[in-house]
Amino acid sequence: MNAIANTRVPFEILTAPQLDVPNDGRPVPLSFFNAGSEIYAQGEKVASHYQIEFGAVRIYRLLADGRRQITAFHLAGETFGFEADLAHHFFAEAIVTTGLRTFRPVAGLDRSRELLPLALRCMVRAQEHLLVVGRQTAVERIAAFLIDMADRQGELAQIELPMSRQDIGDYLGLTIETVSRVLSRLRDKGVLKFHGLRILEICKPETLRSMCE
Amino acid sequence: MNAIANTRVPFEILTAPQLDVPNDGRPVPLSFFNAGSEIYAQGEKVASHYQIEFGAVRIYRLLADGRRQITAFHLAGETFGFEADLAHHFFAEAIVTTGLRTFRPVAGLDRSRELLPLALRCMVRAQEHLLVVGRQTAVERIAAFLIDMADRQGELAQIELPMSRQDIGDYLGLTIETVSRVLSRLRDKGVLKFHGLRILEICKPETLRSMCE
DNA sequence: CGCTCGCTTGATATAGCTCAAAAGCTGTGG
DNA sequence: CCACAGCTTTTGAGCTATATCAAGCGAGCG
Repeated sequence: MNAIANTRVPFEILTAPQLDVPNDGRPVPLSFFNAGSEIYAQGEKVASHYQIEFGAVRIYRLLADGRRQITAFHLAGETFGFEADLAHHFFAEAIVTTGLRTFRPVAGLDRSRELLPLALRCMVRAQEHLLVVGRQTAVERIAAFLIDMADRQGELAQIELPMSRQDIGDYLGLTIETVSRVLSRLRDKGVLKFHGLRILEICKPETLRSMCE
Repeated sequence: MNAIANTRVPFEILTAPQLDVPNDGRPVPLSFFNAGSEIYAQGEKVASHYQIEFGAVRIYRLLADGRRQITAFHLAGETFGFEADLAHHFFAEAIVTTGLRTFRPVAGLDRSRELLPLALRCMVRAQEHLLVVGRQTAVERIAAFLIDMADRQGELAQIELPMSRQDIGDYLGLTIETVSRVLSRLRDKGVLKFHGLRILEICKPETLRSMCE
């Protein structure tokens, strides 16, 4: 159903500046991932976590017949991948070319204090998303998604969607056709304007906000 | 749409044995909640967390028009309520008469280390539940739910559902009628047997398991 | 220039919802 | 112990939002 790219990008460079959370005191290398390449797979036993320097990442799960649910998108600045207790429970892929800092677990260094707030925020996000997917209509889901993206990109009227319609559908529990139809309808109503397929302008933010329920 | 009981049970007793996670070294009181009574509300600023001694709890969110999404059920032995950073993001209610240990935050006592694994498990559960609600059919959702309940009650063939059909529907993103119809269909197929409305026996666990997809 | 791939649009099908009514439980009072 | 009231659950009939299937479109690329 969904083509899953399996190219793991091999190269790593060691030049970039160090971040707040030191990896054992040594500089944290920046790794690059091509669009569609896998960052980690479900079942993998590496308990690293990752901070996005630039780009975007999708976290997802699959059913045996290929149905996919994207549980989260992560954008620049966000941290992900800490759901591994023994092994990862999800897949993570770069959506576009993405640069990541990898924080490997260090013996004797307990990161609970830093990770707990991140885990909580992630849990709350997932549970809030359940309300969207479980109880909202297609229009409400799309509206909620667009507002969320706008908020995360700093409340700009112009937002950039790094992900495809398929990704949006798999995130919201809709088909690609429904996503497309709803977006077209919002465009026709003058709520949105398209500047290219993946850049769109929210012309009537209030209308959009009122559609979330 | 769903009547929300607002009776907060006032009484508290101080006799019960102490648990693993001491509340500042003092014994943790056991509080009782009647069926339907509120444990905490969305927006509340008390950052306690709770361990269930007996009974069952639902965590949920509401839309303005009354649509409800239950994001989690918690059973005896489980801990919940730690999603409050500044304020709770959800409502918590007792489903049946429930006894809780309340752990209040204690200045200078950092519980990150204990809470992180709980938060992670809870996050993974929520994200896995997203796949069920976002991408599975009614039958698959019910099957997944029943298997989950059976697993959590110790793999017994006989399981007890403390929650109503409405609760199950609001957890799985289905209407009460669909829940009822699917359960009836599973009964007619000989997969389930009812011993009273809320006690049921899984006669063909393998068939049920194969329905999760 | 023509292919490919992602997107849009249209027509039709259907799973699950809504509305309605009947059938079981549970508790209360006589 | 029975009868009745107020629930929750089940069942039925018809409807609708969204999925599915199918065709066209347009931008990017060799």
